[in-house]
Amino acid sequence: MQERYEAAAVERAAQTFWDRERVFEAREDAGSEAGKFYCLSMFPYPSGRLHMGHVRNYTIGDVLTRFAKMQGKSVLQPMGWDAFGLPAENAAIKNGVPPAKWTRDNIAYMKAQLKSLGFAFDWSREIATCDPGYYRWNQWLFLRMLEKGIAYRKTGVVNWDPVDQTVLANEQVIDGRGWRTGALVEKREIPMYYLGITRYADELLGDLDKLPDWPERVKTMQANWIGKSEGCEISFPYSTNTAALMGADGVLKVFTTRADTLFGATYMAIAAEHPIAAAAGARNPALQAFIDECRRGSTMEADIATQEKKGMRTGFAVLHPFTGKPIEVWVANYVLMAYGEGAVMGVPAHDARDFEFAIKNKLGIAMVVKSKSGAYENVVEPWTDAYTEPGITVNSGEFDGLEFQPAIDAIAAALEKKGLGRKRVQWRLRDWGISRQRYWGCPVPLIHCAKCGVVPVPDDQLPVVLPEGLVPDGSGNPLNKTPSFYECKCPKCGADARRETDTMDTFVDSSWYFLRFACPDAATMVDARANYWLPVDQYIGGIEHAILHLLYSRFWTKVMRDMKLIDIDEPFGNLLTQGMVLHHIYYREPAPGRRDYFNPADVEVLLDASMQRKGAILLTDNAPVEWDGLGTMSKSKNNGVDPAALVEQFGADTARMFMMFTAPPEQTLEWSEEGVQGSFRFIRRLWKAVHDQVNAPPPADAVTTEEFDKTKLNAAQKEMRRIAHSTLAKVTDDIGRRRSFNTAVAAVMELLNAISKHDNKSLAGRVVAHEALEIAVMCLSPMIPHVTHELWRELGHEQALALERWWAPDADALVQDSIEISVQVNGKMRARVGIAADATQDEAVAVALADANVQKFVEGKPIRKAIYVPGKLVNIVV
RNA sequence: GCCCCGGUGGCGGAAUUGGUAGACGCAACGGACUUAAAAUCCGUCGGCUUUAAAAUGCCAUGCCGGUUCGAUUCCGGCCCGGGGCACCA
Repeated sequence: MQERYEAAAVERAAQTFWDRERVFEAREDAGSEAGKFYCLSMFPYPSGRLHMGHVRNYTIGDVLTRFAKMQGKSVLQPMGWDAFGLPAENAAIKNGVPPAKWTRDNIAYMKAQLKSLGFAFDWSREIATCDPGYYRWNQWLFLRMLEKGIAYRKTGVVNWDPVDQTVLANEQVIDGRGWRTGALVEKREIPMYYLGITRYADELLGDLDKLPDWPERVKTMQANWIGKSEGCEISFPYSTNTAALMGADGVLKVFTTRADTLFGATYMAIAAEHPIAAAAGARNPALQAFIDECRRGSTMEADIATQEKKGMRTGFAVLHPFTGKPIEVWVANYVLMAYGEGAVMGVPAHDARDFEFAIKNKLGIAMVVKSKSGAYENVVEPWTDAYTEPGITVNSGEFDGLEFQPAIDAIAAALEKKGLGRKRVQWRLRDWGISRQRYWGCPVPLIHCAKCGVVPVPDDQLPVVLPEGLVPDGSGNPLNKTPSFYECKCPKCGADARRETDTMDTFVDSSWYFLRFACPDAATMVDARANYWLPVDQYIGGIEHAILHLLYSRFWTKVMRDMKLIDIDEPFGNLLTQGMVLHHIYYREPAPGRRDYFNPADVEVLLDASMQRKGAILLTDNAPVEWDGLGTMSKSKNNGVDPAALVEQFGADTARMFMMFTAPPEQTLEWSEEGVQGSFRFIRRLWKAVHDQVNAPPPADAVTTEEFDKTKLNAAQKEMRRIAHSTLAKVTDDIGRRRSFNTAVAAVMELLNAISKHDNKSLAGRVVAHEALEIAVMCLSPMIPHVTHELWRELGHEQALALERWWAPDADALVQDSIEISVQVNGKMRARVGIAADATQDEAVAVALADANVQKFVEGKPIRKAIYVPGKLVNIVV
């Protein structure tokens, strides 16, 4: 065996073997006793190069996949490309290369990078969402949704860049201007296609309880996003003059969770888009100007939240449902058309927003809830704050003196009797608008005919193929300038018609790719293999997808279930959200407002006497640089580490080892050059340990292998076996159940430390060491598969390690005759004593009391109680 | 404002069901080997007290309190850091 560890050669050989033997091609093996294991890492956007976040993500998945395979499971770990999206168009605008070419070149490069890291992907199932064979099923299912009314067309409000003639996502609007053009963004109402995710709101919320292996954090985020509110819908009849204009039997509907404050309503507030606002604006130019101003504002919710509250009278009024008193209707910029009824009752005394609005506009404030302690019972003007806690109703006519919930119940019942209201649930979740005025995406399969209207493309004409040679120039969607794409015949009447040029949100592509991986060559959208592999047993990805992607996928799955295409309710069983990869950020400010960032590899950190960071210098000129803390690796902060360079310098195994050992998978991981070195050093030590074992001179004693009897080991050899097998037990549990890879690696490090101290000059010692090394190599194989592949062979195995069955610990090796336990006196540690493993409480206590140091603390005091935790400790209470 | 997560040596982290706090690694320091360096190997490594050296003892898991024979772990109240949602009526 070669003495030197050479990563490149070892890794090439192992990867060649896995490829040639098709070790990781998935097979639907319904008879497999251990069952199936579908391990999925979120597929990447092909941006150009892999970054460390990818490496971390895919290493976690790979460890679990390789482990499951060795447990005898039928394993599927696929990989593909989330290949549609904006960066390809931006690259096209910059470089003049069609997005298709740019994307496919990136895929080729990144695939080679993934292969160099030795991930056990089944490449025969590779998918790119920009392939017509994939996205035709987006189109097919969209048409099915359209038939069922789950997909529909509606005119909605969007951010519109008037220069680029395109819709912008909220993230692309910076200070009210288009990020590329700098033009003032308009709110525009254009027709869009929506998917009715709100129909599934109840189930999407309720089924979160069926996901015990999802992080609580993610479930809470989804629940908040879905946002269930139980409240009342209340109708305020129009006053006489309003009815004259708006219709005789009209009412203004509001939604409220605080029906108990109904008698405190002193004004009504409606959104700028509300029909009453339109009617009022038509009669009042000043009001119309205000409405226009509101509508022009940002659609970003965070901006809306910090906006100053503004409003104007409409001149209309409505009547209180119980008192019949007229209440003025205002247009207010803080009311959202899309939530509830687009109108609220203003109760300044008991709502902070209404309070601010009322003070500003000098509206009345009527207290109708007092605190139980009476603190607010006798409020005297001037008002300083709203009282928003639940309390007891006052000044509310027949409903006085009721607590929060009874008050709501009584008022809702009375309203229902009058036909002016009812209890109902309101959701925060909105339907999912999927239209994008973009080129590089899946075409919406519809045709606009002057006679027939919007006509679906017939199934036998799918897919509607996106032309791949176009180069966007930044001004609008190039499909609109491509007659060969948009000119078509109406499928219904045969007349000249125009093809829809909008494409679908790329989140559609990723909402079902996990199903297609089960049957990438199916002639239908999915086939029976989907029901074999799904649900995904382990899904791994970044927390940034906690809401959108994971919610859309859950929705899409339920839609496909209702269409009887699949059997499952939920797509992902266990979810692991891996932490980000961070590195130090260094910069200089050569001029105010300008920052030059320096890569941490070129910076040396200076420490003071107590090891605290006191500064840093740039290695090239020895002059100081500023430290800006830790941040995610990014180009703009110049703090990235290139995976390709890392693999070249140290090998894939070192990169994987560092990722797995340095931090638990869910936490952020701080990059450290020294840590990488440490991982490399450990692999080299492991290599040397196996080398020394395999190349050692023959044992000193005369016993042959045949005569060796493992029941006749000396104490040190027994202890070596115990350590080896308990390490195996711990690693099995750490990977399989706890997903605690860092402690699994640490346990093997301890094992290797023990092996290096172990005396292997005798045959028995040699055999025990050999077995311990086999265990160390097997335990590390999911994390560092290349080097362990080679070492397993060197340890004398013909079968490749990836094809071996994971060992079960030898129960005999774990048995101990005597154990060490801790002795406490009054809960304080006083001694460690050895006792027989099967000692009774009395025996254990007797041994404990015999200890001199224990005696010192017990001496002369009566023993009140003795507690014995078998195998762990004795606590003597005096 | 609401919700969630976290706070342990110089650093990353460990302690799995309430039972030895600091595993394992990094950095640092001392030593061996070497002409030298790198690499490697051996040793020390939370603070304080005592000591020739040790043993022993005391303190210590953000702060304050509680439950318990025993609390990093459970409960209550605070402080700090990070994240999510946010005129959601």
